[in-house]
Amino acid sequence: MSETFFVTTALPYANGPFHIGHIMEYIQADIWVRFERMQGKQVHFVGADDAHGAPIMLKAEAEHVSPEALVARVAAGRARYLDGFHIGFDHWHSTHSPENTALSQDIYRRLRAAGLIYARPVEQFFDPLKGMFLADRYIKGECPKCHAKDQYGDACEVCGSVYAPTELIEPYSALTGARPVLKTSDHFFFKLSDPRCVNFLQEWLEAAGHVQPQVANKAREWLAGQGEQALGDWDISRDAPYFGIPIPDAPGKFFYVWLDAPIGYLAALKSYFESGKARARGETRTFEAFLAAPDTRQVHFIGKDIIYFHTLFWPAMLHFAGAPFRAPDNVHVHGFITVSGEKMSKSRGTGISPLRYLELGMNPEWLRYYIAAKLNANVEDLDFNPADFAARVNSDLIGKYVNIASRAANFITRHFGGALDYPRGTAALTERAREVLERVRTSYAARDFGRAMREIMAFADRVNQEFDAREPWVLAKDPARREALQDSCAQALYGFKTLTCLLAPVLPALAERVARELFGLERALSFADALEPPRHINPYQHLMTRVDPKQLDALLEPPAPPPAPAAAAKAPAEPPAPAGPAAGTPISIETFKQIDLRVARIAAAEAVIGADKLLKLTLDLGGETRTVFAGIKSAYDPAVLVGRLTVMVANLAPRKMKFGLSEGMVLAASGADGGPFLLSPDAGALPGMRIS
RNA sequence: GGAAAGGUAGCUCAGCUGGUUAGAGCACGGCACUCAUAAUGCCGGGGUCGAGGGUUCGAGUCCCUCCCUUUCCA
Repeated sequence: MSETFFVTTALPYANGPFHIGHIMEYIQADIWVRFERMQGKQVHFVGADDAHGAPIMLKAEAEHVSPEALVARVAAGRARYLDGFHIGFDHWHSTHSPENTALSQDIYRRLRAAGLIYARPVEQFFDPLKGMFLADRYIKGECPKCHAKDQYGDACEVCGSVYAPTELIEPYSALTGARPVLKTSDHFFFKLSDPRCVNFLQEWLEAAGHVQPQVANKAREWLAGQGEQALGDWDISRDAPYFGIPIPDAPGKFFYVWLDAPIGYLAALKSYFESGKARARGETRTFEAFLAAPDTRQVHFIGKDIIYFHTLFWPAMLHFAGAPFRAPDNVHVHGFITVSGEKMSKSRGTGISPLRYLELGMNPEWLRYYIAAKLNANVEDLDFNPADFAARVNSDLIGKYVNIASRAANFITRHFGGALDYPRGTAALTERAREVLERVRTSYAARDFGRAMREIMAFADRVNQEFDAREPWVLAKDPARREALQDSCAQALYGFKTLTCLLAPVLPALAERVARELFGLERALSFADALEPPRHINPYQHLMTRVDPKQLDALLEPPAPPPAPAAAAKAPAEPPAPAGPAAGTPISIETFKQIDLRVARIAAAEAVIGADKLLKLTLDLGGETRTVFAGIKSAYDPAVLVGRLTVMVANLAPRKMKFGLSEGMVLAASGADGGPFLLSPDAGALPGMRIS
């Protein structure tokens, strides 16, 4: 009867920070999780970094760090985003973990015992210099169709034709430039084409509620494929060197990252249980018992790009691995987010940076609301349109919703000391609130958040209309009509309380403030509160400001080119004449060592109001944060600095300035020919590293 | 090439199994009000519902063809 949910979002690849697409998915899932909790459901919401695979291994190598260190660095940055957008994962884990190793190997052994794993030799390109097999994307060459140069091994970006890497003319390794040689190696396969799998998946897709109808259609199409399109078995192994999980009884073989990535959902859940956090939430069962329980609902939120993995391999793997594993109860697919109609692209620099959004001081709940307003239950893309964003947020949240409290509360505080009364009774009001609540709940449950927001705003319109019709500002001037004044304001505030409950999954921080500051409730709101007329309010405090067009402009400015590599590449080849005076008095190495120079990442930068030359920098020293005022405003736009690495004097005595305490200094060159020019370490340096 | 989703007012989107003059919000114009540092209410202009055929008493809604956009084809 009482369902318990286990909810995940797709695991982000741990080779870089979150982009707006991740954040959209997390906001979607988080809203749904909060909604279920508000109606009393127990929900365990976990996420993890997808840490394995060749791209991470190679990136780490290029940066001269271990893959573990690379992944740890990326993971360390996650919390800022998640906290910043009020995304309330109960636990965040990693696929590079003992739990995931154990679970992946266990599931593999079970599938092997079920007769669904086999090995067969695969001939593949091999980089003789690097000593590793090359995935298609690491092989380049001339397109066999249109003869465009430097095309990837799977498809031509010029003519769009698809081919095998072996068809490329003059192939070369994208890693070393070497000519790859064909080499054979045994690979392990998951037998997806087995009739047991196909039959099971057809049933699973058929059952109501597992996936959206469009997704089921797509998956069925794959399942039913014939000839060229026939369902193939899945190559789940990779040869060393590979950053991944070793395959049992197969030295030198590792699981393909896509095998252990979804198992990471379970690993995160297991770690959550074993850390005691689940128990702290009132979940007393073991991980295995919980997973196998019939009242557990396993729900995955994913993007449409990974339907294949989540509607075919993943349910089949789980089902045939057997108890406690079970195919997911629901895989919910969303579309992509575009920005002003443009597809997001990291390489072209389009899209908006979530971190920048936060650093500009933009309200995370604006974005949560905007995304909620534009999401429905279908697999449709969603467009972030700046003008629409500002209009939507300003008129809905501020003009309609917040304004109700603002216009009604002052009368109550001024004339009635905060006391609310309902001389006309509350039955009709409560009945009306109940109707809206039911409609909104239905929409939330169906994940049609856009519909929910429209229903909520229609209710806000009604509250404003009624308030207007009773003209409390006129009533306030007539002492004989105090009762009518109190009634009209109380009604509006009751409506505001209902609205706050309905919006709480989307605007958790604001709802919490309203509950505590305005209504004096020292607990989280539930939907029952939506039907409970308030009896007293505290003086109204400012709740939300309008979107600042300047912030929006700054958010949409094209990001600065990556500073460190560009600077390195442009370094003049010939030694330039010294730009400054001759070197000064010699000092000893001991004297130099007294200066603690560190690599610092500029986490935030802003102009200092009232100072012509200064920028206020927030520097990340790999765990420690410093505030430094730097005289570089003439040469740098603060927005451009955010994220780049530089060098700071970490042990400079703090100095109190007019604008605050400066805890160090950043290093920059300047001379007769210009400046200042901020220093940058080469790629690979990490915040906090000592410079000597 | 095959397939999916979409193409409804300037913008963002609703329109369930076909049924009266096609809706909302924003933007725009007018009026009212002034409690709301964070406004609202009322009225209004604006759409050949991608194009063309067809089914039907009746189609944005069903069928066919075509055009455009996006995506998927491991």
